[in-house]
Amino acid sequence: MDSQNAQNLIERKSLHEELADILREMIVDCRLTPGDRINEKQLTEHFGVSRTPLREALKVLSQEGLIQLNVNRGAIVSPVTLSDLQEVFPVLAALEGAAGELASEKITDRELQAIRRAHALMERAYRDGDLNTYFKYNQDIHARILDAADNPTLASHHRSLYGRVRRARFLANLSDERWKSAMQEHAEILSALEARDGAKLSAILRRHLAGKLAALTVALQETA
Amino acid sequence: MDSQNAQNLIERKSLHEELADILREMIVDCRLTPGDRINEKQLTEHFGVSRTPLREALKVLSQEGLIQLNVNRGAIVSPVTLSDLQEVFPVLAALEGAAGELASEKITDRELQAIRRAHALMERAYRDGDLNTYFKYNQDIHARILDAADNPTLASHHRSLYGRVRRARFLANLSDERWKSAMQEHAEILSALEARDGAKLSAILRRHLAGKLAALTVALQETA
DNA sequence: ATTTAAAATAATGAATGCAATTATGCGCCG
DNA sequence: CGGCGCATAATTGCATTCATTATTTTAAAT
Repeated sequence: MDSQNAQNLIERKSLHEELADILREMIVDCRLTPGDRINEKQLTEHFGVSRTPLREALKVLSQEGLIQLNVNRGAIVSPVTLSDLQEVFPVLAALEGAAGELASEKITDRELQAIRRAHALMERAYRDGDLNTYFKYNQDIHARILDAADNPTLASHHRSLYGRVRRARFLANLSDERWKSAMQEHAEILSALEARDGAKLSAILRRHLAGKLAALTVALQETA
Repeated sequence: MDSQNAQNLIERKSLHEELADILREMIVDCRLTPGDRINEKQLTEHFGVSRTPLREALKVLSQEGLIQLNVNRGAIVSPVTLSDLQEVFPVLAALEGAAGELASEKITDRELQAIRRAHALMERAYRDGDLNTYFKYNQDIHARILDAADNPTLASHHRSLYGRVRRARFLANLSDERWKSAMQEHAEILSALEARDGAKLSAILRRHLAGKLAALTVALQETA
């Protein structure tokens, strides 16, 4: 497209970026358990790199809130506590709300069509009771709205926060009730988007996330 | 209070944190000019440290959007362009809006009183035409609202974004007209806060920031 | 047997060194 | 005079080494 993007296409990543990418995925997928200590030597041996780029990557992840650094005492994978979620969700909701408003202004028919498709596939997954597929398309829709908002800063902050809460899905089950209302909300999301009604979409998205948090809160308190 | 906080009180910072703090301030105060290249050797000599912690600090600042890293080509201080501001302000507005809602729920009378005082001092600075003092208390009020929201994640993301746009104040003058409406908006902010009306406060804050961006846009287009 | 002190071990923080990439200067040719 | 190629210098990326702090182990003493 433009020259800036053309440069970006040549994906030259430094080692610490690659390490941050890999570790980020490991953390978000809970392959590194929340609360676990991070041993630098162990990781350097696992990845076959020296400590320097690894430590640089850890600084990045710490900045994203995925790990916690303690001077002279190493790092731990950030725990996913209820109070953590209650802290992050309002911020995430504000960002998604903003994304909704921006997306309403900017979204193209093509992008909208892609969301419609994802929505249909998500509905099918819901009917089939296929939670993983549901999750996949659910996330896909939110990602596409964010993408339509066309604001890299917004996207980057969202990604950082979302990484912190995504892990919660390993902690608690989705109740049938919540799943049902989430689907209802998604129908509203789609219709607001089709109407290009930014204020409405923003409100729905914020409510959607508030509902998600409420459900998580209940589920977590039950397990505990 | 608890052991975790007790540890935090002993502010043990690693070198890279201190460097990040210093550099952040230098950038936000425009003592490092936007667009300028960052020479590692130069900085290490200036601070009397080795490149390792400096480079770690640069990773942090890059993550905050204050500098831009280019593989094998070093870093530059992020430029403050109009399109940059237009990208950041909507996100900032969303965060301040969220802060307003949370603050409305949680703010104590004591905190509110402090904001009233800052507001009064800001009004006086406005009447005196003292832009610097105005700026100081203006920033103070927004910081106090954020503080009242009592959400570290929100605060940290806000700080990161605000650092990016604060520098714009060196770029364009505040028009009398804009200054006047900003004061009007601040009156509304205070009254919404006193009424603990979260939705209203949120809306005003978002409008406030939109107005700020609009004024900046005009001012920058005039200078250019 | 439990607690404490000290030594040994491990882990992190920061400095230095080396290799690879990029920027710069200069002569040369068109 | 301006563009191109090459050599050199400068700069960055990463590995290694040294220093400091934390943790564990061990042994002694109450």
